[in-house]
Amino acid sequence: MRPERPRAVTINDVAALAKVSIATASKALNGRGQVRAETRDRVFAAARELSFQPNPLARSLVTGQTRTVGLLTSDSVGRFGIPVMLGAEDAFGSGETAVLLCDARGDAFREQHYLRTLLARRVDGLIVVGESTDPRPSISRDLPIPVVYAYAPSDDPADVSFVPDDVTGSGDAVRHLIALGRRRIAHVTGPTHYTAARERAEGALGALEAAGLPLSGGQVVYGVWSQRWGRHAAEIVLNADPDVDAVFCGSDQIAAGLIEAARERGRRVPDDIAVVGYDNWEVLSQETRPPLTTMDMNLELLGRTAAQHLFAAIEGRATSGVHRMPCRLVIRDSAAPPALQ
Amino acid sequence: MRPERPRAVTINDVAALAKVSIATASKALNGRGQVRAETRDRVFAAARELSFQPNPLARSLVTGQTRTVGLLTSDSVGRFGIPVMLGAEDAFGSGETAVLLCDARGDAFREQHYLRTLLARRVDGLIVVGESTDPRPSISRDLPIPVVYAYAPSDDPADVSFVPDDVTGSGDAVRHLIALGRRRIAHVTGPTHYTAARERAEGALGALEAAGLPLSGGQVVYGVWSQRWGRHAAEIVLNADPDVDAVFCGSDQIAAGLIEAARERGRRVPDDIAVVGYDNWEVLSQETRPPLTTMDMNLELLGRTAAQHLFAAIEGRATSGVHRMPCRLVIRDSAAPPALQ
DNA sequence: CGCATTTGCGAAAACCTTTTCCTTCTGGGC
DNA sequence: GCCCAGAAGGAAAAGGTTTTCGCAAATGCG
Repeated sequence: MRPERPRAVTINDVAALAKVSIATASKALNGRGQVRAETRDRVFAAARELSFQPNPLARSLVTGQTRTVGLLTSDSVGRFGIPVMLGAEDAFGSGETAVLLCDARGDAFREQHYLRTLLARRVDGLIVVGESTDPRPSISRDLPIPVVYAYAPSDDPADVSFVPDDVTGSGDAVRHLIALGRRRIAHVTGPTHYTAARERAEGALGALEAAGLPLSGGQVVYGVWSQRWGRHAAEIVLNADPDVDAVFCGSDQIAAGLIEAARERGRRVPDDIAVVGYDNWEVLSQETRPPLTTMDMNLELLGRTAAQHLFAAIEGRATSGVHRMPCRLVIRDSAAPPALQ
Repeated sequence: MRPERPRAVTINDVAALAKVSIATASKALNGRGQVRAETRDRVFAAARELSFQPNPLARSLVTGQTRTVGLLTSDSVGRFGIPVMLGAEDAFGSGETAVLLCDARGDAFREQHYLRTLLARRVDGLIVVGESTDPRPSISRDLPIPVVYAYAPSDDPADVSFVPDDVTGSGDAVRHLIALGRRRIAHVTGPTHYTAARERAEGALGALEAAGLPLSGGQVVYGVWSQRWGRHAAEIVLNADPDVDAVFCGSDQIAAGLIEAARERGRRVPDDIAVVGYDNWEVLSQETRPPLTTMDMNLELLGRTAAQHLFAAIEGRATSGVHRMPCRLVIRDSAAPPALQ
């Protein structure tokens, strides 16, 4: 048999050692009520001597606050949810709030199940992190606790969501290419049914239009989010406009494939064609030849920010609406100003 | 202000509605004690009508079990810890046990902090998942709760750890190459100071020796875990033995780089050189040209198994020692029997 | 000095459930 | 008819903390 867990030290022991009542001990330790400085010190000394740790279950039972939040991820095998999740965990972990991890794996039924158990466990709040930036169904309706959405926004505008600002990010990427002197810029990206693909195209086209430049090839080259597609798209882009001098890609995978194929067709990157990716997925962006200039969505920061807003909401200062968080261009050799090349 | 949370329905309400005492209600709901079938049904009906959910805090306070385990990851930004973590979460989530996520980010001090808060929260057990297969310091000493280690084993043999069986896995990889008729097999891998690199080399050399074959190039080519190194290693391997007909790589990243460089030097994969990787990191292994035959460590299963053993330990059936979990060869075109090519 | 106010502290309730007795009741055996 | 066993259910304690309320002492004010 497992050895009996030693009886934990309770506030009773502390009170006895400090020769006060448990009420006074509690007040002293929590800085509440009226308690003389000398008494308070005695209580603290006793608590330290016994290395007292208040039982959070008992505390929660009476206060109704568990200092626990649920982290509900819809599909965390994907690589975008993870950093968001970790950022959120970091924000909570530095406080005294613990994180209950639930991975629904994209299954709405499982999500409901987790939601119920989280509510049964009386979590103080909920953070829902999605796998893509497509809006997802709200779960906040009739919930007695606050919820924030990260990466994938809620479809209910009354909720509060944090998503990367892909439109501005893509605009910045294209403006960077323009600033480098490129004038024939193409855009290769993923499937149209992804919000991310549409918004990135929107940002790219907006920046081109503002600069009075046409899109090389005349239209956005939609496809899938894979390296293989990037290789194939290289042909399309080069055939459509042999003089193309830059490609903005909707993902690093696409960019990696495109760079590879362009090399094989004898185009030098970045001399002949500058390439900018999206995601800053370092395992790819640092391994392409040359290393990839790419847009980083600051996902950890996004997760942390979402967590902080959840805190605020738990304390009664709720916000709402979709907040777009800035992205950051990471400049490497595939599209760099001359000084850096 | 946030609306007051509606007073939750308690077992008192259920008991009142069923016209029994709370003791009887509790016994009926938990199937304990002597309760007439008719009474039990009445209690259940009342509970369902009020949609009663027992307060887990109150329950834990009296039973001493929180139905909660801590998941302590040392560095989950890495890609190996994640699947293990998800596998564990899955195993717990399907029961009634919740998972408290703590990411220590490789910081021993932070790990100690999390350990303290988890103990303060009275978790029933702990699962420690590491980032590499190198042994890590045990934290089980003097802990009142069971601990299992996943991916990174504990350095204390009295603990229980679950790690991939890299020696056998690598042996299988090389035996697969031998079965394909390859006779000049090289091995390129990561840094010697990684247990993973050493064990994989050990398994590969053992399989070669058993088959009476020499190692192409005469020695294991140690380096780093990157695609760039894989490209560089291709030169080394081809220079050392221009007739090399297979390379077993210690990671998919190395394999991806090696395939790329071999292509550029005019070697056909798999006709001239068969390549086997390790990890089955699908974003790479499916995108190489040709797709990569590689060893999958079944990390989710590993995490699930570790979680199940933690359950057993919580119930008093503890085990110990390092358990090596089997790996599984995923055959794709880079090293396939003729029928599949 | 007398009264009102503040300060310091303790008793007890409250949070919600499980579990340990204890009582009552039912039926069977003699 | 009596006794006993077992079944059914209830009262109350236990688990550890916070918080309310009340009491007594100390202090301030006139």
